[in-house]
Amino acid sequence: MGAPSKNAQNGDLRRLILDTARHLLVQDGYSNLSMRRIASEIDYSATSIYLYFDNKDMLLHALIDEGMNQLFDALSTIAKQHQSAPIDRLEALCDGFISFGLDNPEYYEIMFQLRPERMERYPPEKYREARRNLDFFRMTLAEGASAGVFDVVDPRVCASSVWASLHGTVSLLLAERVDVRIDRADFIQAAIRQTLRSYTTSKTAYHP
Amino acid sequence: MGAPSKNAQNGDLRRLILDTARHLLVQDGYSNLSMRRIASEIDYSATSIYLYFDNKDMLLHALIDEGMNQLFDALSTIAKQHQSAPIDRLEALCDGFISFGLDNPEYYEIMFQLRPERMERYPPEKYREARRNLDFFRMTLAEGASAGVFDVVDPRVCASSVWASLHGTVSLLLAERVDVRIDRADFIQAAIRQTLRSYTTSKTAYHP
Amino acid sequence: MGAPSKNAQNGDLRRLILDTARHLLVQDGYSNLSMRRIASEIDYSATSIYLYFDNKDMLLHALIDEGMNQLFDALSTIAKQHQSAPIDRLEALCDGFISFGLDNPEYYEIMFQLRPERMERYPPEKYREARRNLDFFRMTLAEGASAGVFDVVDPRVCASSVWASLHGTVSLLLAERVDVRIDRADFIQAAIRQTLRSYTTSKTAYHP
Amino acid sequence: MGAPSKNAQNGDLRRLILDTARHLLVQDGYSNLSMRRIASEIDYSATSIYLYFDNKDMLLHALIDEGMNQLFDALSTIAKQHQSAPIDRLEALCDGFISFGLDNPEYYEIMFQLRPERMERYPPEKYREARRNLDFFRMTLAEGASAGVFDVVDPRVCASSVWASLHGTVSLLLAERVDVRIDRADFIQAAIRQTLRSYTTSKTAYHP
DNA sequence: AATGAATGAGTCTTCATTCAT
DNA sequence: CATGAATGAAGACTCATTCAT
Repeated sequence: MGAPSKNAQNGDLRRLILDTARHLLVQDGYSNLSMRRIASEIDYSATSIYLYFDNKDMLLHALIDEGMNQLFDALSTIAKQHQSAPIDRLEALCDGFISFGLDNPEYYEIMFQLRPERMERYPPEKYREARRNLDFFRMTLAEGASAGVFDVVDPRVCASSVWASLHGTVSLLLAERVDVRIDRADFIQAAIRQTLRSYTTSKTAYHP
Repeated sequence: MGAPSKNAQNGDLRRLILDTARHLLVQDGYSNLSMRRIASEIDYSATSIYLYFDNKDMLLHALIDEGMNQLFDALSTIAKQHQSAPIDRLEALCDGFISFGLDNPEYYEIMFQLRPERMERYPPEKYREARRNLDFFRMTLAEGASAGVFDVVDPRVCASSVWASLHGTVSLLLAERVDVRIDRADFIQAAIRQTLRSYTTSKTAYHP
Repeated sequence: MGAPSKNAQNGDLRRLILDTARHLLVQDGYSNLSMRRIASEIDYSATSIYLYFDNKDMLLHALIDEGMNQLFDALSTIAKQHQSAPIDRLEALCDGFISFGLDNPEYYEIMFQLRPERMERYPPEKYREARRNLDFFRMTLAEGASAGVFDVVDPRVCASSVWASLHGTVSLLLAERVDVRIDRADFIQAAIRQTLRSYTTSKTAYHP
Repeated sequence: MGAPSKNAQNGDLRRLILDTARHLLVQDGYSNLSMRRIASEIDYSATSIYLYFDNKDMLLHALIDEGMNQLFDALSTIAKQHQSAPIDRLEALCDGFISFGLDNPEYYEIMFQLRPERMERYPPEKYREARRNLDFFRMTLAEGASAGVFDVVDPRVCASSVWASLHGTVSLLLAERVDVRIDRADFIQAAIRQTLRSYTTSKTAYHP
């Protein structure tokens, strides 16, 4: 946590590389992330990075994995904290997803905005595994449907729809494409409310 | 001599460059789009491109402008065809936006998925002008609110929310991030329905 | 005289090109002087320049010729104005040379600071012809020697020595290599005085 | 493999680059000196140069620094060898400066004939530091003035004047601009004599 | 008299990667 | 475990020049 430090203990070089890569990613953007830059930032030779990662793609994949795990942990914690009411849980999950994206733009970029077709060496099963984050939404929707509080036919499809909304919201915010006259918090709230209202069985069921 | 593209009518080189750039953009991604590659694809020297565009950014801006205009035309036509009922018009606009994105992934990518911070030379007023596409949604929502068929407090914020949903939907589809077990048409329909249900005043108002 | 104007009459394009080239030369330096830049400055096509000059070198040579002639005119006028006293004339010539250099840095650069070996296509006889500017100094020194006011053995050699001094003075000033704590006028005066004192037969002969 | 230069001792590549750059500089001129050319001359890839120099400017600065130091050493040795008589010492310094210029045209060119405005990245303090070579002249003139053998009001200004003369002399010789009918040694001797005669208190004080 | 179209060679520089040590 | 040396390929861009019209 925090800026990468050169005081890392022996053997922590792998860790140091990952942290620095993430750091540089958010600082200079994906297309400016280079092996040599990472190396010079940590005062190691570029060659050293290859001791821990086969190539640049592998390094990125490791970052993606980390990001996926962090998101999983975040959503997992939220799910535990809102076990009772599916509606509340769904709202909290939406909020958690958006917060994660805005708080970790560097992860978000490589996790969701890199086109897999252009990440040739990233194994497809990784993406599938990564999809488990979606399950939090799917399961919550399914549970709410059973309980009669959600009007949901196919939870899998709905979960993807919710995800699309959230992803669109985060993307526009990160890309600074949202009308500057709109308050950021208002926009986020509106996005979440829009999502929830779509699925609650009665308008009165959701009064944020 | 050689490539068929070189037989294009004289003076059409500018057009050919734009089309090829668009083509390569969707094929190999933004960071792999280079002047050299465009040139070699059309069997012209890289220098020739500079006869028609001051630099790479100008070429991209021309593409963005074209895309924005095409989207504007598409939405404009739709708005005219659905002047009477705001609900129908909103649905058609949503559908039109998604269709545009899926049909023109190359335009969509540069229009909405390039981070402005990394397109330094794109004049900000362009982004502002581009925003007029959002006005179709805002005006429709405002009109529906006046007519009592939409439950909308701030049309500007809602329009952006709608846009976020649509953008997320298109993005996930283009990036092939949607669960393969979900039917594409179903997913799109679900996304639109989700959006419309959020704003219609009564559940009965929207029965697709 | 003054900045080149696009209002040049028909047929004056050659003149316009030369003026613009000179203008750009002093503004951006020799290594930034390009045919295309000249052309765009005068709103003509680059090709048009080739109607008047075989190539870039020929254009430069024309400029050098012009510069040489202007310097000749300047020194000629000075010589006429100081026909009587060789000492005064020599001083005025020195002053005139330095002034020319400082007032026309663009000419000076191509006239005296371009290495002929690197101006392959410049005919050597041009340089020889250009040397007639030196004759003003040689003749003045010879005349003063005859009159007993100059202690000069070989006027040709001395003229070159004088020229070296003046050239060094102008060069250092143009290159901004002179200690900033030294007043410009003082430096020039010192340079001229040093030159004159070397050749006057008695110290008392020169009291500026 | 191939060129003999490639057989240079390991680690000597930096040295080889500097020497080659110097060589090409005097051979083809500053504006024709490119990283590529240097590289191809020594049969290394252009990339390799960047292992030893951050960029082209840094390479040139290294050359300038070397030249300045070599000149300093030369003048320093001369000053030590002529500690007693300021007149002799001044003459020897003049001779030393000219010799350095003629013997090291490549250093001379970058040290004194590059316009600083076009060497943007050369730190100004370097120029200031470089000026210490001028101090040999200034101190000698000051010392001679104290001893009554030099007629010098402001040693700083006079030193610059002397420098201008010497610089002009070297420049004209290197540029092969001196009348071919003049013997090279005669020209140099005349230039030095002219300089010395200007400052010696009595004509009789200097009989070379 | 003037130009539009086109280009090959060249500019500096960055990159991911390999290999021997 | 770590590195220094090295490179081929590529990046955007500029240049002087030619040729057909």
